[in-house]
Amino acid sequence: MARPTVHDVASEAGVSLATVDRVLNGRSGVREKTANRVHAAIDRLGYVRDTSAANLARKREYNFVAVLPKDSSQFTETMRKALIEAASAQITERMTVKVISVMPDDPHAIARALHGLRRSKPDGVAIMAQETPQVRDAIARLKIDGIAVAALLSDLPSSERDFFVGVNSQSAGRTAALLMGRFVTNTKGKVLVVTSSLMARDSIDRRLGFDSVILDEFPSLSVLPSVEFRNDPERARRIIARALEGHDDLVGVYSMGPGNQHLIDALRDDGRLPELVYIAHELTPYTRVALVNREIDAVIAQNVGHLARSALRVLRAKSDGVAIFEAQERIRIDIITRENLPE
Amino acid sequence: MARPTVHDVASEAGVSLATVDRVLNGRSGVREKTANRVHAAIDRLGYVRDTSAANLARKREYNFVAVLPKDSSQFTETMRKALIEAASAQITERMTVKVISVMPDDPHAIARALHGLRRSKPDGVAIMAQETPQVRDAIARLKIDGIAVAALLSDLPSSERDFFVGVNSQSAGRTAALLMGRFVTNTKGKVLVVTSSLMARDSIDRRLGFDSVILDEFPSLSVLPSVEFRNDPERARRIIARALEGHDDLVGVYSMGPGNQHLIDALRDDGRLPELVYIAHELTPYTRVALVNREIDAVIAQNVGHLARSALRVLRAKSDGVAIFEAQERIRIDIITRENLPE
DNA sequence: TCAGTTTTGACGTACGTACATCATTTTTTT
DNA sequence: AAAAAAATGATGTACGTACGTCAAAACTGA
Repeated sequence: MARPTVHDVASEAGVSLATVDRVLNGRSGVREKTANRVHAAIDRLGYVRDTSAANLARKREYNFVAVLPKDSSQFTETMRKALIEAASAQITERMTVKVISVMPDDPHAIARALHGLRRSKPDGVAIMAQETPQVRDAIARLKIDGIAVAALLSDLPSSERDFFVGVNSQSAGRTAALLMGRFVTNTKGKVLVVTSSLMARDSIDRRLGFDSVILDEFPSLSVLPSVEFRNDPERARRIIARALEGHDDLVGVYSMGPGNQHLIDALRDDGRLPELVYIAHELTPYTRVALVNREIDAVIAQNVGHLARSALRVLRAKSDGVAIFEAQERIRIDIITRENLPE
Repeated sequence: MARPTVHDVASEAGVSLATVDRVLNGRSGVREKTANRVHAAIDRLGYVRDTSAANLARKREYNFVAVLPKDSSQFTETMRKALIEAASAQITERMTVKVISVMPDDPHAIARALHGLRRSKPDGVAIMAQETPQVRDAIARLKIDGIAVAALLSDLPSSERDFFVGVNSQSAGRTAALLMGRFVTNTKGKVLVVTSSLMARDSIDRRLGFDSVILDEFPSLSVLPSVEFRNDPERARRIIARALEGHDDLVGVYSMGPGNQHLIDALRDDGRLPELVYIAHELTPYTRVALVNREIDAVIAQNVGHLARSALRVLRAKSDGVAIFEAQERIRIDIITRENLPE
């Protein structure tokens, strides 16, 4: 048989269309007994609401906002493009996405931005930011207004976000460590860990995961303390120079954050780059080229297109109050080498 | 402004609704000059047809069929489940999927099955099969009937399939080789390549890619001729035993096809399994466990859920005659280790 | 049992599009 | 210029659902 409609449910339950409608949309004025009959009929027939028709009748429009950090990193730019592309592929589904940028290191600015969003009453917000008390409070207020909230890339675990779209940073660090341990050929040596900011929660978690695997499984490697170069090319150069000088048994570099360009530029001068195992995060135009040039050995990445589409799907599901198809939203930790580089 | 509708297009073009309708749906009886005015209005307004409303009005139903090999491999089973799950997640979009199984080694049986499908006039068919002249012809007939055809997992390049959903097998083999080369610690040694069937096109391509990378980049490794065990546990055992005996410098095993269980069972007896680098294809319940147990070092995989959803999206796009959002349908070659194993 | 309240039914309109029918206008042909 | 043909307009119904209004029916309490 064709898909059952509300009409079928009504006659199956022996009630009128209006009553089925009341039950389906949670309107008042239906006796519990009657509601149960309707639910039983729904179960028997396997009725599923036709969301396209429902959205049409409702004139439903999904207005989402994505809040991204205003930095100049290639990764953020890639993310922005992916969101816009995902949204434009969805205009058929009456969905619009506005991407706004906020200063990443100013929790108050982020909170203000989130607060300001409430005026325009979007249906959902995807937030890519570090967790701070200010952000947490701002999210709580969004939730009070009934706005769906998804944490993008970095989880905001102690906030009231509805869903986290991204990967577990510790696992990502563990994966990096496994590759580092297996890629280095000399059994003994030191590994340099670099990040642009030591404070970022993701950096801390990645480092935790990385250390744990190296310690347990590659005891012949020793990991140097993390150093941060704060997006400063000069500082990057000094750090690298010092590390290369002080440790002639350096075998690998694990770059946990953005800014690989500066690091690799600094390394290139030394001439030891070809022998070093260099593992980075996120696939950007630069890391892509560096993979091909064999300067980077592996990139731990997340599929940005998938992240963007997932975030929008999650926000939609949440603002409709329907269940999320979890399997589809589980983001994988991608290992990218020069041989499986996506086109 | 809100999204423009056909009404807006009509008044913008200064014609009636009926004329816009004739233009949009390619009905006859519209002067070219008038049609141009309508198209101009569409462009000016940025009108996009609301497919949900259109499908509703049309009572459009998508009936798709997936043709899978009737083998007992865990991978095929995983694929089947993924297709059914993807379809059930799509019933909202009035899409149904029927999965049928055919004997994989009988080209005539596959052709007959495809031929038989034409009676029920599905909107699209996803085919997971080896390319043979019979299959090619059967696909040509499907296309004559206006049925969308997607090749699933193995491409059917010289057929008239609309789209290939899967990864390039040579690249997959190259990726396996890169990992093999970098994972083995002794610099010299032999690598055993095993498959269940030497005839499968994918096996041949994987082998090509594998050899090419080993030859160019890991010359200290030598790859033994491929051996096939034809899904026969006894044969698998003999092959493994012979390889282990004849080559005490065996450092790795590359398993190109299904049936890792038999191979690993055979290897386990020998006791050298822990030192061997074992690389397999496809994430199944068995390879997953073997990864955790450190019997398999890496799995080259494709995201089966993604494959299934992609196949359905592609068939839908093709049967609607709309463009495919290529970036979304590009399947990645996943490298799975025990650290980035998806839950 | 009656009034009051709650529950249910009947019905109409709308969403954006598809599609069919018939009337009217415009163009082409003779 | 008239007749024929082609193009266009006007209008109505449908898809499955949402939502509103009003009347009828079923309950409730005293």
